[in-house]
Amino acid sequence: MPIPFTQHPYILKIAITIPVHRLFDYLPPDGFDPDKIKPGMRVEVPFGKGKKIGFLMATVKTCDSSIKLKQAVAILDSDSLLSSKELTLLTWAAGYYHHPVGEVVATAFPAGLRQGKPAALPVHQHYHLTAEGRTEIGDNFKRAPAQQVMLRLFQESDRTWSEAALAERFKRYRTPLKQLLAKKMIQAESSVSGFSSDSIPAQAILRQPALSANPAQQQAIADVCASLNRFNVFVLAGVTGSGKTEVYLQIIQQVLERDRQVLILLPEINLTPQLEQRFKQRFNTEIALSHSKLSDSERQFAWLKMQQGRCTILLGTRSALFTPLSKPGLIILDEEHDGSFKQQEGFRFSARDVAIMRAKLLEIPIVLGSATPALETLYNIKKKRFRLLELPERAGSALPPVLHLLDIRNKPLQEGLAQPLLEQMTQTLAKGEQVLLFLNRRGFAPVLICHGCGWVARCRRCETNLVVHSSEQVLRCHHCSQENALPKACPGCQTGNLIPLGLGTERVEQALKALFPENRVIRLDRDSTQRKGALEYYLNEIQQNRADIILGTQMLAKGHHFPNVTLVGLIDVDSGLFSTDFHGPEKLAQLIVQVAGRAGRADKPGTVLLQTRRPEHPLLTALIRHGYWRFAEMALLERKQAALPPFSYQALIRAQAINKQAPQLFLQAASRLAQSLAKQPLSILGPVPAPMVKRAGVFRFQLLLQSPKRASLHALLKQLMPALEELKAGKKVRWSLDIDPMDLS
DNA sequence: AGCACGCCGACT
DNA sequence: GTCGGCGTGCTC
Repeated sequence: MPIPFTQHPYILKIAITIPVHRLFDYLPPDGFDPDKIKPGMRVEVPFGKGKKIGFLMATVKTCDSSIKLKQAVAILDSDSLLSSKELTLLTWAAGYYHHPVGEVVATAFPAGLRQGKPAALPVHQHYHLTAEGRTEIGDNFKRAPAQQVMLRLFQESDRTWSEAALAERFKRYRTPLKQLLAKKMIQAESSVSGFSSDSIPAQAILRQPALSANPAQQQAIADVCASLNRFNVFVLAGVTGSGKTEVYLQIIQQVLERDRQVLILLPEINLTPQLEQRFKQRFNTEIALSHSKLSDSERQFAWLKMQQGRCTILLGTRSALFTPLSKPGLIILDEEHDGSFKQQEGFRFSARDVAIMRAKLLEIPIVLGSATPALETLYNIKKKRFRLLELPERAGSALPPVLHLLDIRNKPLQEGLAQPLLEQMTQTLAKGEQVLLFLNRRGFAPVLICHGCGWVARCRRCETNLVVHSSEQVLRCHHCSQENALPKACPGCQTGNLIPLGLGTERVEQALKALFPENRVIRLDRDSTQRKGALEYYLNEIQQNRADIILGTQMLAKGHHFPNVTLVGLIDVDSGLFSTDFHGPEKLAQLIVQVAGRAGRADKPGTVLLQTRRPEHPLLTALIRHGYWRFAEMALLERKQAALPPFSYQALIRAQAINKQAPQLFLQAASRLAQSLAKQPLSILGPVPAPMVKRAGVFRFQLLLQSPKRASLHALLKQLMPALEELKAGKKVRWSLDIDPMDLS
């Protein structure tokens, strides 16, 4: 029953997980001391027809709305799950990304807690004998042999048994256990998993002594540790093999010595195991993990342990960013430049940017690691907002790889491979060393064309060609799930021969097997590693030197160490040179450097060959002759001249619908609105079709808003968003706003 | 997001 | 005459 608010002094401001920007007001439930209701608790509330779990953001004394408020049903937590700083961060993020608060706050919670499950760590039950059980002879168990055996185990071992330990001994332990408990032969005691928070861990922090750091590493460690109790953004710039991880480890050590927690974010799940391994070897403490391959309960477990301070290190991906920390001390975000840190749907946040804001609010340092920092990071270093820590040397005696452009114009190619590359491969293989080839296109061939009539296999739902996959004998669309059997004859003219056009990893793999019959080829792409454990298996095979040629896509570029690889070939670098997105050159350069970084570890210098038809391209020559940093300077200058980010700020409105006109009509209306609301210079580009206009049967258009001032862009968006929600044309499309868009496609 | 209300086509 | 299509609007 609604109650006039005047009878209650407190009003609860609650975030509900629905796509609405405002908070909802409720009266406190009966029987709750208003002083014990704190922001950061979960609240069950009546909402519309049913009930929902909401998140208490604030309590206020007055209410500006005159409507009669409903009363909350129950407070679900006895303590706040999120601190006030964590709530501030979420509120800030909702504002900055112009995304509904309820949905933003929901991303901070694991699924179980969102649904209102109790925020308690699993309790481990241990069982031990009672006095009665100790003296029981067993006469009462004639018809219960299972109980008798279990009781005897307790009597003979005379110790406590956990359920897990009992499960190992008995196929069906539950029933006899229950019976013995009922007969009061044994009793249970419970303990919460994880470290006890009130006892300072007695063990040493280190399990293994730190490695000796070289001068650059020492400097980096000292610089970060000199500001452990205040906000600072450090950029740890080191090429692959420069010993970044050791720097992280030694900084973390000092944070742990101060009894503070560390949050470490990585771009990809694949990278967590190897880092976890290093951490486990070094530190005498549990490492909490959080990424999407874990089950909900595993993630909730990690979340609660960090929230309660029972664990000190959290290793996770983007989604782990909002995990509450009871005693935060440091944030590390590795491979800072990586695009995976930007969420690409729903709440489109940049984990890097939000992590920086989080560190600022918490007054702790954040370390961004990368061998190839993003251009905006470089810009922030120049502006003295971030501090650069360089690790110029390769740790140990490893030499940096040498990059060469291989001009393939007018050169005969064997399935994309030029003679000089093949020769180098032969030499490398002869020495018993490994070759790594990179081609960012999976499948056999990207196009299937009819030699008779020119028919091309197109996707029916997208504006794209179907890709030939030879091993499965299918044509597949890489943008929707569409899949057809590989036709035997041309569907256009019923005759002619169908020719696969262009190169994919499958095709190159076939060619390599024919060209190097003595050598073992391993192909690493999304298709070959789909089976669970396949990637790990192949990586191990490579590690054990049971592969000679490794051929793969993107996934090769990230993190994995291939110590015996001394030759890297990038088969087709040109397709990356002509990107429609202004981030293209930056992404390509990062990719080249990352792939090149797989070569020449240990004491064997590596060679990198880039096959190109544009050997004079300024991007490539700058990168090859002067390295990433000089390239980045150039690219940044180009951005400045074109007034592109980071010299301006962007927001992209995307709209899509089955009807081709609807998105354009909506965006035209949006454009007019933006025009009329803008008080400061604002450039509006579009509406333009997205690079792939039709995808999975849906037409996609976009409108780009760009301003030289971040504040004025956001001031405009604050007015524009509610106006867009009013637009009738917006009801006929699915639209979304992307702040600081990463790919304009 | 859900869920109800509401106004127009093919069915017992 | 109704059952149900999904367009529109609201949720403290």
